[in-house]
Amino acid sequence: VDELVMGERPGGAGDHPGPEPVPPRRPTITDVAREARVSIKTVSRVVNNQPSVRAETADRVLTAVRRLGFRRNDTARALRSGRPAASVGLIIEDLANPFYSAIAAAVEEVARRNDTLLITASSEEDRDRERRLALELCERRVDGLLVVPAGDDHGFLRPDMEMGIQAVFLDRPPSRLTADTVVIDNVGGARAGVAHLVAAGHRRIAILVDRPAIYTATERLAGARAAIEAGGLTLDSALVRDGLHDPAAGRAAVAELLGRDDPPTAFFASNNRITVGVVEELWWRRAEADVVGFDDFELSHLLPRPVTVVAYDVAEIGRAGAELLFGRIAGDSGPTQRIVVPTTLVQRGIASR
Amino acid sequence: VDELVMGERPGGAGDHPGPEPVPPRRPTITDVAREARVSIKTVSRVVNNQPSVRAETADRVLTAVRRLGFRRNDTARALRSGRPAASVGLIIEDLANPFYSAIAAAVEEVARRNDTLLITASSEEDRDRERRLALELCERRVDGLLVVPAGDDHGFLRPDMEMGIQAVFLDRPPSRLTADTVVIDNVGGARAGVAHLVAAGHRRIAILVDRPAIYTATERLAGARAAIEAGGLTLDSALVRDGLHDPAAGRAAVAELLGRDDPPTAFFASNNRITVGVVEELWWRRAEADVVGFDDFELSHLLPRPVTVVAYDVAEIGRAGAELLFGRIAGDSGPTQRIVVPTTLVQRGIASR
DNA sequence: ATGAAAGCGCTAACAT
DNA sequence: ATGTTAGCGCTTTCAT
Repeated sequence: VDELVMGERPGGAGDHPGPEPVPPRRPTITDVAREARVSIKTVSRVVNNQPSVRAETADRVLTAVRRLGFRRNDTARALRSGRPAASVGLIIEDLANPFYSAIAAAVEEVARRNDTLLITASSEEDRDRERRLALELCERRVDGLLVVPAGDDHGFLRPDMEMGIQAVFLDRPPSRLTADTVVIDNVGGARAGVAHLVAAGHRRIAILVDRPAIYTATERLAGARAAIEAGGLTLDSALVRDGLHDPAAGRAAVAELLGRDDPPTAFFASNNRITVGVVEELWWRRAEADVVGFDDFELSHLLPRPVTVVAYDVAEIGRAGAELLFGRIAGDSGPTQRIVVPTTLVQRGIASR
Repeated sequence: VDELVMGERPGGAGDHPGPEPVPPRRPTITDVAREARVSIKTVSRVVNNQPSVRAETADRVLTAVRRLGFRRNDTARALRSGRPAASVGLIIEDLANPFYSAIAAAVEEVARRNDTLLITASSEEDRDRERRLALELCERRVDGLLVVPAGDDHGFLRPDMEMGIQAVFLDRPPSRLTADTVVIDNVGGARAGVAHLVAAGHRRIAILVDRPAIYTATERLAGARAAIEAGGLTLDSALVRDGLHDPAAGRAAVAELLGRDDPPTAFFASNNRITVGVVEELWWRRAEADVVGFDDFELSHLLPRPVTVVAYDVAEIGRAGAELLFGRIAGDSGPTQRIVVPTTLVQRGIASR
């Protein structure tokens, strides 16, 4: 008699409208096994496409699977098999920023080729969030972590890395921790950009950079300085502006610099936000000046004036980092790597057509 | 004597350099319990901040946790407790596309507020990939799914939805399935945009749209047609171009239309890629024409000519969708919802300063 | 305040 | 080709 109820579909329809909409329990392989009158192991075999099952039996199982709406529970599978379902975590500052989303897309592409799911999390430049997210991802037993550092101490990751969680850092090196890193050639790119201005005969070149706490800002400033000194000039600190974090700050800096007695004849903007501000202000004033900006960006070719940009393959940062990571996950235990993505100078702006 | 080895740190340093770099086994609560000389339950209590543990005992446990580098295994936790670690999946076409990354960022923001991790996956507009990804995410027992549909049959999700997995569709409605959806006001936005051109006195308005298979393209074409007819005009099918999927296609269409005997005096571009192509071609030819484009985009205010765009809050799509999803996850069983994000007309382009 | 035992859903190791 | 048993690491239930 007990047999009669055993085919009961968990949370199935056809019940009386109970007072509580019972959260439908997902069927397990045990349910399927009972329904198909086989052992759970056989169900496991069928569900995992293992060969040694007679077609007829497999059919019965598959039918039961469909009838019950069975879906293998990856959590249990991961627990038992020891290898957690493949996944890697990516911690960036802000997914809405095209720079980061390009990296994320590249990482995701590599992850997919490795049959791995990507968990994306934004740190919002908050070191505590970064830390919490990283640790949470470790608890979820991701196979690896890709992180664009926001904080200035990544030592907290050391225990997990010793336990086998791989981590690769993107765009900026980690602090107080040794790990694989992929960076852009910030110094070389800035140097080439400013050298371009020097070669064009400029003597008074304004250098506009972001907050000094930002790794790339400092590197790019160093590159700019190197180019100026290589050109036999000296860096006039009155022409250096830092702490510029958005287009408005870039605009203000340009306005202020052009108001000086001896204004600069060229501008080096150390990132695309500043570049946009510079272009806006110069256009507004119909002012003459050569502009070089670090970072290329969407529609830069439609800017209303010529601009030279220090371009590089953003996706390559994510791609190279992900390849590195999957290499490590696969067991590569070679020495720590540091990959430098090269830059090139490109002419942009609509007058350059 | 056996006691002496029990504190052994799994894979710990200080061993002889073994031939095989033994993959360091992560310590479990059992290891911690042994180390701290308590039961595993006590460790569990401490690790989960449950009150009823004497401070002194808790200290011992915490010390062991640190010494061993213990990190709670979320997989096992999820399995036993029945509630999988909170996570939702987002399936979009391409993370590198600013439209989708804006949605992703908004979703992630809401997810974070709900202490939920976001798994992002790109379908690449491939319906098979979309299906595989969705099912894989179901196996991972995500709490819910947000999907920007690529395929034209989402019936495959029905069993999982009956089993309690929530799904919300973004930007386009699902096919062969009833579920919450968030869309833009495509018809209304296109109508308003074209009405703007009609009101400006244009009689010959070119309508440039994407592939007809794309939901938004069809909707926007319908809106454009409605505006033209509302203006007492008739839609000249010779001025309608479809199948335009990138800027180059937009440029070609403009070139061709301007070469006609009776060229259009205004263009309605049904998405931002087409708008960019239109602007490029018009600039190139220094041609006069009014332009209205659906979708606003980064730096549109710097375009070298005036352009009116049909703007909307992209992030709102993700935000509203995610809120809907978390509402469902929390148990909201109200009727299926359809949220329509409104559009507005905005003047862009640098001449409009 | 602490612990012992059971078991989540699945797969591994070994039968048969 | 199919089944049985054990157990992954944790939380739950119920004792103590």
